[in-house]
Amino acid sequence: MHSFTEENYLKVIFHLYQVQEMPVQTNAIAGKLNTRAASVTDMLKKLADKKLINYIRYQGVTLTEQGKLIAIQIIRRHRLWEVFLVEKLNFGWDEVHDIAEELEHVGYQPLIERLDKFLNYPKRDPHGDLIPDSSGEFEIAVQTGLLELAENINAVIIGVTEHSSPYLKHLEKLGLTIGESLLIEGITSYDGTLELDCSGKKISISRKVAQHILVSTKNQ
Amino acid sequence: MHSFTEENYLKVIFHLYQVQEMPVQTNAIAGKLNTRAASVTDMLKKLADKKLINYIRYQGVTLTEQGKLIAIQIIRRHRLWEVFLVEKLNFGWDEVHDIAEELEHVGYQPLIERLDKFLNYPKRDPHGDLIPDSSGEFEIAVQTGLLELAENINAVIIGVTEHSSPYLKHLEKLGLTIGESLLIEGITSYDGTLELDCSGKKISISRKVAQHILVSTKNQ
DNA sequence: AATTTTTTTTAGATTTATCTAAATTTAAAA
DNA sequence: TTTTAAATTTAGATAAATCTAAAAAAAATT
Repeated sequence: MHSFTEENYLKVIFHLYQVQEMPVQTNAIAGKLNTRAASVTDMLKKLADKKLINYIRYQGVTLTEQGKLIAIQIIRRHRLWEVFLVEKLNFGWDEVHDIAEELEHVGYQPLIERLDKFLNYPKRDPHGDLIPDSSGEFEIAVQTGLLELAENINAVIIGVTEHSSPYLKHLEKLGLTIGESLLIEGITSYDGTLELDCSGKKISISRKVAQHILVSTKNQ
Repeated sequence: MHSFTEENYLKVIFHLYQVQEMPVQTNAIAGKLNTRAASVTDMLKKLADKKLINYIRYQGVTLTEQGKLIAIQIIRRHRLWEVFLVEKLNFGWDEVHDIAEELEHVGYQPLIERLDKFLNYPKRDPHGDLIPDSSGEFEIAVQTGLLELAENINAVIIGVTEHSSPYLKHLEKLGLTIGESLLIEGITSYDGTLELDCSGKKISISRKVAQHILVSTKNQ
């Protein structure tokens, strides 16, 4: 089908586009893939030949419909495997990213469909990310960044946008895991530190930590 | 660690050595890997440099202790994933080989140990092959080829040595699956066809089919 | 608008795993 | 034991993905 490497490029382009909503730049891709801009250019030409991306020299890239579909399938696989690793094999949410990064490239459609069924069609992965369905559709997420949440409004943590192990371990130590209820009691004017009430416990977190927490003010 | 390709070479060398108990020949490896003898020679040099095989030009190869350990780990992964696919995801025993062939290369030790635990430390895979433990030890198998079984001796099917989907589907249609009891009632002198009694049902099978069935006369 | 900086691309090499075709070695047959 | 056949290896090429260094284009700054 498509090589391991091609799949990774598509996935990264998808993620970067999600964040920026602008054509994705060569350097950004190189950064994410720990490779050099020159290597990225080579691969972009190849992906463009295969009509998986829209590529104009010096103008950055976007995914074609076909490219987007492939990227979403890989994201689906990644997230389903993460659910498996946490729920069935009892890994911590900070341990599963790298393993899923490998498992996501095992490409055999029925495997993923059966895994999905086995896991009882989960809606989100252990970090709160939405799992697209088999046709590539995402549910619409009603979510807010914690930094955008107004003071004294009840909310529930539904996800994180940073998956590194140190970050996730830190959150866990603070008791800030998915499903927890919280409320911003105040924001320190000097450095913006957030004073939270998390299920009765008082916690202070820096803006850097808060930046990657997603909350919902509905469905509590 | 080791490349996908290197792992496949080691695995194939292990399997071929099991059958022949003699240094494995270049052509045999090429045949199993659908590649050319020249390519195999190239890779053998590389594996020899890494001290994973004992290689003397024109004399075939054997695995070193280190090479054997790696091969067995891959076989362990393969067989555990097969158990997962059949028992948890409800695939048929004829469907799992190729999927496991990919999953076996996801190399992260704790993943396999936890999978093993999740599956409740299975002893054999869905084809009856023994699963080595985490230190690479195989249980001693008390098994006989069906063609070596004497007439009128009760036996139980414990494995097959051929994993192709058409073969396994054929066995399934005949009702010859793992755990089934059988007895050779007679052997046709003309072409060696075996007349079996399998749990009361009378079945005739060719020597070609019988050749890949393993039975045990103990533990019934 | 001209200059500097940043970003991206090209040109040319390198590495890994493969191949074909020819040469070599070993094994089998006459 | 010579000859023939089979198996294996070498030599030289190719394709995928990467790299460095230099050139080119775009963006930012003066």
